[in-house]
Amino acid sequence: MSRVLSGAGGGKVSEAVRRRVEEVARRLGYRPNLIARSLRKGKTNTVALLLPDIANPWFGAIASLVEQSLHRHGYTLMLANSGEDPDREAEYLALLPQKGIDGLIVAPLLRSRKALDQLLPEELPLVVFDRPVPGVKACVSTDPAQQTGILADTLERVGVKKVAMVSGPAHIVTHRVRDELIARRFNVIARHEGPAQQETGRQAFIRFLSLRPDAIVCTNNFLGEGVIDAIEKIEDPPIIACYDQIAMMHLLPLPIVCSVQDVPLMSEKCVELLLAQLEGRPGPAEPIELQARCVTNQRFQSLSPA
Amino acid sequence: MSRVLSGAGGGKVSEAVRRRVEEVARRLGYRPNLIARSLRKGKTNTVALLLPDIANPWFGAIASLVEQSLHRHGYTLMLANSGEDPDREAEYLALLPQKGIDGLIVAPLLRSRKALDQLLPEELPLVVFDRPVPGVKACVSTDPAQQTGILADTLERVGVKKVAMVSGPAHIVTHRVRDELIARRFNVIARHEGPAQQETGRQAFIRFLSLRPDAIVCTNNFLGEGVIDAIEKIEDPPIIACYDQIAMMHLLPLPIVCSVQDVPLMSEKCVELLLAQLEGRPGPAEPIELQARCVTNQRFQSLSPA
DNA sequence: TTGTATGCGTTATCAG
DNA sequence: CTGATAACGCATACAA
Repeated sequence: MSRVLSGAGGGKVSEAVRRRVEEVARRLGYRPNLIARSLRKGKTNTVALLLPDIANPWFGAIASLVEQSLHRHGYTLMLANSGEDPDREAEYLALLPQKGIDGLIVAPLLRSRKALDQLLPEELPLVVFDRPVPGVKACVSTDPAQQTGILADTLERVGVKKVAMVSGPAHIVTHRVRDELIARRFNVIARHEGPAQQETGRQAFIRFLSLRPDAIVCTNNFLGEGVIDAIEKIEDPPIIACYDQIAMMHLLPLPIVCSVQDVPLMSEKCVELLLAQLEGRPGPAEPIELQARCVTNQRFQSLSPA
Repeated sequence: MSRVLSGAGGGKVSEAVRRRVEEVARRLGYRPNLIARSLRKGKTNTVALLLPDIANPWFGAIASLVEQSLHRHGYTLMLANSGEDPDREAEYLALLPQKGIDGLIVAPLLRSRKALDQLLPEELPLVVFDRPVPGVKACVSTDPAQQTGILADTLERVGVKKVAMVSGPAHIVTHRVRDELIARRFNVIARHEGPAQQETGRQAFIRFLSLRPDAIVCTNNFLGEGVIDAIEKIEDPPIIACYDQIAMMHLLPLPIVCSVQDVPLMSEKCVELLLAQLEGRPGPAEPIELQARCVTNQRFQSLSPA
């Protein structure tokens, strides 16, 4: 019975019986109970992806690509969203393994390996991305120095000296590091910090109105969109610099420069690293750091070099 | 033992034993196996949300809101993504219930109630949204006539006669209906159909270059962004009309009008309808239809009325 | 090759 | 109030 339906008879089942069983199964509309199977086999063929904000299109793109890739490998994706809330994240970190997952991919809010180990079962295959955690080897992120370096170089080339910063929460590594690295290269005349969402960008721009910075630097695309959305008059607009892509930037009537990460590659590496652990293969000895590339729009390109 | 840990002793457990059990549980790092619990209780406290495209920010926003709402009600969200692929959708429709979910919220590709019933267990609490399926009562969508009506009215008011259409796949109700309703109000001089993604919008605009329509109407925001992204020169730009919000539309140097749906309300209603079924309450007798509202940018507002 | 019995970790039930 | 035991649906080891 089980032998034929689960396919795993080891070839040790006669054609006659197989047909009879299959026929009856179909007639009765039999559906294997995968949760019973999981209990028995200790495997769920499900992988969880825990994101800080699924409303952010950047994470949406990651989710889409990871799902496709896992699906090709026979795994179902279980997507969870913490909304950048440490409590919800902790809850999911503890809950997801209990619900039965074979592995976890996460862009964590948590800062330490210890915190992760406390919540997660010791042996759970784990991949961290976007936000490296010290001590976690299975990790994919973008080289922060290179990422910010090309952005700062591009800004310097057109004579930017004074910048205003719009930053996501400092307790999130990516935002904090970007903020710090920019501060080393430019004179930061103003700074606005808040949730990494459009609304924060809007508020920041209003605060910066009278300051006339050479450029406004945002630690992610969502903040950048908020800033741009708040701009009303466009005479002598500031330069907008941000991380990751801004939609329709070519047509926007202000100079924009973005340091964009390689989303498809990052997604692919995440899945690769997780599958390696799931199949018992050895992962890489060190975290993977990808390269970013700089993109500018026409308005930016027509700026006169300093 | 179980009595204390599962909390469900019915108050029939002494303080002394409770403490002793809790102490030992903590010492051993005990974690309840929720998949065993699900098997026994026949309940998972998990709800699946099956989306056609999680990379589309509109669905991302829905996902985020639905997750928050379900979380407040003690359910975990399991998000799945079909990528607008009928086969993947069918697979998930069959798979998710087997994996153990208490209910399902879906924006389906499928067109018929029969097709759904074939894949889904009969008794599974189900909510359909965005894309109504005939015969499914638990359904939340936006009134198509009203939605398109306000868009067409706004366009007519500025003298639009000839439009070019950029449409998502015709087998998806929302795209087909929007396309048809627009065609009844305007002279459609060109039409480009393809996957509801930015790339399709870009290709469409290139095809429309020489036609000089009064407006380009897109059946969703993603297509609209693609069209705008493809526009290079902005002398005498066409009007862009689309469904749902386009980011930073106020600053874009061309007239834009959007008929936007109420995403928060739609998410809330989805959860409401599902919870009603989960708790055995009677749902509404008829599908719910929400109202859309029209938004224009400054460039559109400065157009002279016809 | 096929039938049968046991256990996966819980919870519910039934004695004690 | 508490301890033991069966059953959830499946896969596997073992017996036939």
